[in-house]
Amino acid sequence: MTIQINNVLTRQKSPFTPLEDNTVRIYVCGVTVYGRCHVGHLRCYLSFDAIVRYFAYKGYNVAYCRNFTDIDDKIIARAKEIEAGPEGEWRQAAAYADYDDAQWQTRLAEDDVIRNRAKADDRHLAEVVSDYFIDIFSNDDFGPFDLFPATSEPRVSQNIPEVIALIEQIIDNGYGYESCGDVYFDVAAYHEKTGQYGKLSGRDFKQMMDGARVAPGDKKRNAPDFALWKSAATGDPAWPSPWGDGRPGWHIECSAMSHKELGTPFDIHGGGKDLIFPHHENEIAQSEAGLGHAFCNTWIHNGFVTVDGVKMSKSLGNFISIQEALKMAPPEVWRMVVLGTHYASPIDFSRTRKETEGDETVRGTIDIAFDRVEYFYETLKRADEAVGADPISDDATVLADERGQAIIDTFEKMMDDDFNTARAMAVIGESMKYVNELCDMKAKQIKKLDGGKESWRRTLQKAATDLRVVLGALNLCKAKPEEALAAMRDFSAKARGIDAAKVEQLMLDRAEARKEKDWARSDEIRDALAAMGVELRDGVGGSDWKVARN
RNA sequence: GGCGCCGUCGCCAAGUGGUAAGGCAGAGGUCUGCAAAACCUCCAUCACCAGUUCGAAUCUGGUCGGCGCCUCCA
Repeated sequence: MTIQINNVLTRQKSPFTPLEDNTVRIYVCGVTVYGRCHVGHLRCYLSFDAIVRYFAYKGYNVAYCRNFTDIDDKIIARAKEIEAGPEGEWRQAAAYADYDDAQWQTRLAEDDVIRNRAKADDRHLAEVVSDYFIDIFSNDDFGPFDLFPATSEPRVSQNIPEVIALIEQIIDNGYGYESCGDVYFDVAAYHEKTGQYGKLSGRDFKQMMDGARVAPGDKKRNAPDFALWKSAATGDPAWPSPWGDGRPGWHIECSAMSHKELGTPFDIHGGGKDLIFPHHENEIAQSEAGLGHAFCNTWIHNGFVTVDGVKMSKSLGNFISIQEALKMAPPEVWRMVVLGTHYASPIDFSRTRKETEGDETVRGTIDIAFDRVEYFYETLKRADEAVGADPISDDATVLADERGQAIIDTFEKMMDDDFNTARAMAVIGESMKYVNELCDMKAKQIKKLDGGKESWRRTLQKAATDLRVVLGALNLCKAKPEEALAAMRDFSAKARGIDAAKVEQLMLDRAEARKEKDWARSDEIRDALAAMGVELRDGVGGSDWKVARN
C-alpha cells in the first residue's frame, strides 16, 4: 500500500510518491536557538520522528534535514540582555513579569555561563547564545529521546554564501529590491506574475494589500513584503554582502538550506501549524521566485500542545520546558503521549487532578500514557515467559484470530493513512489484550485449542515478535521488559519518595505472614504499603509491587 | 476586521458519504485467602437548526460556542 498524506498545500489526502526513486527527502523547520525548548517543540520533533521512522520502516531511504536558525532578532535580543547584565532594565519587560525566584536563578546562571564563554573565546555574545542552546537542544533536551538521526542539521550562520546567492537570484529574476541596505521580497511583483502568493495559507493577496498600509518611514514598498536581508545595526552580528554588512532575514535560511541539503523540488516540508503563515508561505514564494521551479510537493504541519485549551508558547509563558517534562515522565512515556494523538490534532496537556465538583479523580494525559507503556511492557514480558526458551515444534501453527495474525498488516494500514499513530496504538492495544487473554488461559483450556500447547506458544511467539516489530518501527518498547519496568518503577518511586528497601522488607514480612496464612497480618502490611503509595500484586511465583498511580 | 481550524460518551481521542476505533473513569462478572493485575460483558447517533442524498458525525447554508494565524512562535 502506498502512504496517503494529507497535503496542506492541496488540502487533499493523496498517495505519496517520492520524486526520486526510493528516497524521501524531508525538511522540518527546526528551532530558533535563543532559549530552552518546551513540550510544544517536543511534540513537533516526536511527531515527525514517527513519520520519518515509518518511511524508513517501509523501506525508503530517508534524507531528513532539520535546521537550526542561529541568526535571529531574538538571539540578538538575548545577547543584549546578557550584555546589560543582571541589573539591566530588560528585567522589567512584560515577558519576565511571571518569573519566580527559581526561574531567575536559572536564567541568570545561564547568562553568566554564556557571558564568560564569550569573554574567554572572544566571540560575539549572540554567537555564543546560539551555540549554547544548540548544545542544550542536542544533549539536555532531545538527547534522552533517541530521535531518528537527521541526515543533516544545517545552521544559517554556516550557509551565508548560499543565502546571498539565492537573494541575488531573486533580485535578478525581478522579485527582490534593495532599500537602504535591506533587501526585500517584492510580494506584489511575484503575485502579479505567478498568482501564487497565499496558496499555502489560503490567504487572498488583494486583501492583504488592502488590509495593511506601509508605515511612514518603512523601507518596504508594500506591507506584505518581507526582508531577505537586514542591514546590521552597530554591534549586531554581521556578514558582508553586496548590499553591505548585514544578516539574513527570517524565512530565507530555510529556502537556501533545504535547496542545498536536499535539492529542489523535494518531497516533504514540515513544521508546526503556526509556521504556515508567514514563514512557509514566504519560503515557497521566495524559493520559487529565485529557483524558477517548484519548491516542495507535500506540506504537513503538526498541531499544538495546549494547556487548558490555549496554545503553549514562549510568549504566553504557559509552557512546560522539556527539562520539567522529563521530571514528570520518562522519554518513552512522552513518546506515547504524542503517538496517542494524530500529528495534526492538538494535544491538550493535563495532569491528574481532582474534579472541582465531587471527588472524582480525572487522570491526566501523562499518567495514562505512563500506564499504557507499562501495560505494553508487562504484556510483552508475560508473552516471553509463556513462550519460554524451549524450541517450538515445527508443525505448530498460529491460532486463527485476527488480533494475533494481522498485527503487522493492520498497523501498516493505519499508518499508511496519513500516519495515524492514534489508530495504530489502538490496534496494538487490542493485540496486547489478546496476548493477555492467551496468557490467562489454564492448562486445560490450552490443551483444547486447535493444535494444543505448541500452537498456543507459536501464537504468542508470533504476536510478541510482531508487536515488537510495529512498536519498534515507532521506537517504542525496544528495551527488555524487565529492565524497562524496573526503571519505570524506580522513576515513580523516586518521584513519590518511596523507600524501595523498606518496601522490600515489608514484602518479606508479608510473605512470611501469608505462608502461615495469617491473613490479618498480611492485610495489615498491605494497607501499610498502600499508605506509602505502593500497590501489591500476588502471583504464583511470589509477590511483586508497583507504585500506585493516582 | 481578514483568513483558517474545531465542537464526537463524565474525561481523552479516532473516524471526510454507508450506518459511531481505542484509552481513562464507571457498573457487573471470571480469577484470588481477600485484593491488585489480567481477561469478559455493559456504557454515545456525533453543539444546534435547515438543506443535498437511497443514505451524513462526515457535503451545503445558517446559529451558538471554542481556538489558531494575521507581530515572534513547533
